[in-house]
Amino acid sequence: MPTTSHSGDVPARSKRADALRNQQTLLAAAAAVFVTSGVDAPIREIAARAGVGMGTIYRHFPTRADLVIAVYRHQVEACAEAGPSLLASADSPLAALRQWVDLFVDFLVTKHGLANALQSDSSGFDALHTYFLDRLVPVCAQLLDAAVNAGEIRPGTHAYELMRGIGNLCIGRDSDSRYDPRRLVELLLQGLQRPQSS
Amino acid sequence: MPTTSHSGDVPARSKRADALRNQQTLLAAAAAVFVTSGVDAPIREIAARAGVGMGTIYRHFPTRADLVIAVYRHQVEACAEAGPSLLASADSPLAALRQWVDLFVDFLVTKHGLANALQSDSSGFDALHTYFLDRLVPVCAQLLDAAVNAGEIRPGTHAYELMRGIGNLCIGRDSDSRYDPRRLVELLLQGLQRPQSS
DNA sequence: GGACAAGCGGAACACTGCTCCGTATAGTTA
DNA sequence: TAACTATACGGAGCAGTGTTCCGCTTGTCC
Repeated sequence: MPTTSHSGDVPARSKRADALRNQQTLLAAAAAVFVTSGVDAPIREIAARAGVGMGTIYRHFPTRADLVIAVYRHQVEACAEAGPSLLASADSPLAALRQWVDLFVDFLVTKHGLANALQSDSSGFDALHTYFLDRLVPVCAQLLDAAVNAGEIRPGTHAYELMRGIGNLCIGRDSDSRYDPRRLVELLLQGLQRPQSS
Repeated sequence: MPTTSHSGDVPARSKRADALRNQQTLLAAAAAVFVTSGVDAPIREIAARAGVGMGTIYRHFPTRADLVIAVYRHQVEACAEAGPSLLASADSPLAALRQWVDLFVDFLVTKHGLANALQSDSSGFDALHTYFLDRLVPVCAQLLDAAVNAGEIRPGTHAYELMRGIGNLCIGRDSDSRYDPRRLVELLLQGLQRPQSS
């Protein structure tokens, strides 16, 4: 199995030195631009910021999703790893799930437009969608299962659906004081809890 | 107060006959195109379908949101009017709320991309956002209040937030069998119910 | 140093939103 | 009916963006 190396992080060997340098430059530039202009920023803007041509971007990151993934990989990884450790440290599986979801929401709402991109049907964000889900759904599923087994929440909810729902709730203008994604996510979690002695 | 007439429905008088005809033609064409290509369909496509120039579209509907509003006005109106009548006919305020939300979700999921447009921060969808909210939030608020007063749900949730949350949950590729917006909306409503004798 | 593959840059093309203005015509008046 | 004018129409054209492609540059290896 040829460990495809996923075009990010510690880069594959046997590339030319300038290519490696450019890849890092691009990641830094993209990260900076994403902060100010969101993940939908024009490719030209990122290229200009990095001082490279557009061809260079497309060579390193064939789709925008590839670039986004590379930029945020560390954080996604951290979120994924937090799952099991929260499960071990928290008071209960439900508490762990709650904290984990909080982490996930944090991540989404601080990255301008990321939640949008995660759900957008058209455009080439499929890879992003896939990556996020592949990496985080199993983690979420583990937390969910644990909470179900502990009898804290009702069974029947799939991690995939829950995560997409949470992602969706985090979409929107982040400067609208009347809309706080966290409150709704909390409502969703409340709904998940099995009706106490109904 | 000069009843701005909102560029839809029974059109304002004192326009040329051909203009009126074109307006109707455009509405029909847009409705048809929205079904197949979603509310993000290229303006050119709608113009071609209607057999008019692009200038004509922009004259009648200065922004895309105006066009969308005009096309769906009847249905939004129907949804708004359903609120009070459900409240009168349903078994309980909560039941009424539930049915109304169902109606709302129906509307959103059958209009390809509408839910997306409703939340999109950029682009000129502001008018759409405003129109929907102005028209439907009061209705939702009435249902919500009634349910709170009946002691069926906990107080503290704002209609605006709830509606945006529901709208958000309805975003997404409508052909993903693993994601059913209705299930999540139901979860949200569950979360709304006051904890039974906790 | 020289050869050549790897990499680079950005012009060019495609697609879209939106504007602007010359042309056509509905409705009016004589 | 014929002329006239306000109204409306059409679509060329501009601007912004994604994406490709190819001639030129440069790192690497001998």
